[in-house]
Amino acid sequence: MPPRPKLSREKILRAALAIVGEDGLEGLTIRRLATALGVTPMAVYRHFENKAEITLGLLEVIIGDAAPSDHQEQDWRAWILESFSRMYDALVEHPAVIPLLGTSVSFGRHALEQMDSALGVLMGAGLDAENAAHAFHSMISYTIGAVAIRSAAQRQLEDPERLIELLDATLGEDGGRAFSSVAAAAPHMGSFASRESFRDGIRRILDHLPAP
Amino acid sequence: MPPRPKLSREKILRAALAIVGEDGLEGLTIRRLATALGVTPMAVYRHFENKAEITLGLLEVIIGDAAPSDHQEQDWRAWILESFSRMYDALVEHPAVIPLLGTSVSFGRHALEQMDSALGVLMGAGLDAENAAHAFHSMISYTIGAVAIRSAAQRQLEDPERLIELLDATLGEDGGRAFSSVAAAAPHMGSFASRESFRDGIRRILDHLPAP
DNA sequence: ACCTGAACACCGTTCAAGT
DNA sequence: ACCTGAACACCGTTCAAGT
Repeated sequence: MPPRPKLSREKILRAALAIVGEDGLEGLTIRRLATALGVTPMAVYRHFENKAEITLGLLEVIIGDAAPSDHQEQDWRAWILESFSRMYDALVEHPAVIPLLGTSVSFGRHALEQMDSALGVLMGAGLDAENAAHAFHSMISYTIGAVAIRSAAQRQLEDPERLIELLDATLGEDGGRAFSSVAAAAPHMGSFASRESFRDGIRRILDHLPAP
Repeated sequence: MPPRPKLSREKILRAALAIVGEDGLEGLTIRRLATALGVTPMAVYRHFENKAEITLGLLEVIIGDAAPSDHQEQDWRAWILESFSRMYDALVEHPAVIPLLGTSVSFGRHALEQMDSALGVLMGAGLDAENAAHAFHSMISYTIGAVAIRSAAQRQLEDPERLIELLDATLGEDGGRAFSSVAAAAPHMGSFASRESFRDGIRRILDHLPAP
């Protein structure tokens, strides 16, 4: 009797997340997933209609694990900062799923919880519904963009010299000279991909909210 | 003699863009691309190493067409606003490529030109290299995030009632009540996906830059 | 009810060959 | 130099069947 614990959505998504962590989204294959689960490819279709439903499920699992609303800071600014920081951390830890954020995702339970809690905190702080919606939109846009930029540019920005090398490679020998402003700014670009810099950005948005 | 004008990177990318515009990134297939070009699949490999190189090329073509640096506003704030607005418009017009922004993209010529020009304008306005880099990072993050959110939520946000319906569908009959803050904010969320709202966001970032 | 096996209509890509 | 044709090792998904 081979140990064949029953399949479930949860178990499938966890296995999928592991595969994606190793080889990225394009490494995720129904057949490979089934093998990892010790099961036939078709067993997976008992729990998901198709592959797209699985990849969307990944986002939900990641947000759920991040628990961006599950904490208790008294100060509402601190609460918001913590909430978006958790979102940021979760996405940075699973860079492979970032492209999914640009997809026509429908809101899942966990994403909605985060949204509802954050809006509730903002409105509790005295913002009206419109300003709360606006603030949330600014911060979630910034979070997603920061994480996308970080993932897109990670290798280049880690080391300013690599960026210059890349310019030369892309543009020919005098790339560094032709793009003089980029060259001048390059030494400073790495730090903006950091977590602390992200948190500063959220703080800045909070500081410039319309007075409650 | 069938009209077989010679293949080129440019011609291949244009055809790929058309396919992606119709059926999205997953509709893009070397075989389909070749058929559209009246050519055998293998002919494409004379110009691109593999499919990934083609999809990355799409971003470059789109940014190139948007020409985000090709304008002459005297006021530097107006110049920056126009530049990021063009970026925004281009991405909104080609939502299918937005997921690529979260990919480990290397900088192409056109993306670098945009970056160099914007940094040059910011530094010309009196910002030092560090503050210019910071400002650019904020604005490009916001642009990408805004566009991703817009693309992810488009259908839901267009119509507040649809969002409530969706809540009910996702969460059971009393979804709208359980997520009361989302329900309260829903009527205001649609407008934040608009171009004007995006431009307001850029203006707000510009207004809060460290004084030059 | 849950899983399997075989099959279908596709993929990206390699290789040897044509002109 | 540039393109073709056939083949390889895969895909996601359907269908009919097993237990």
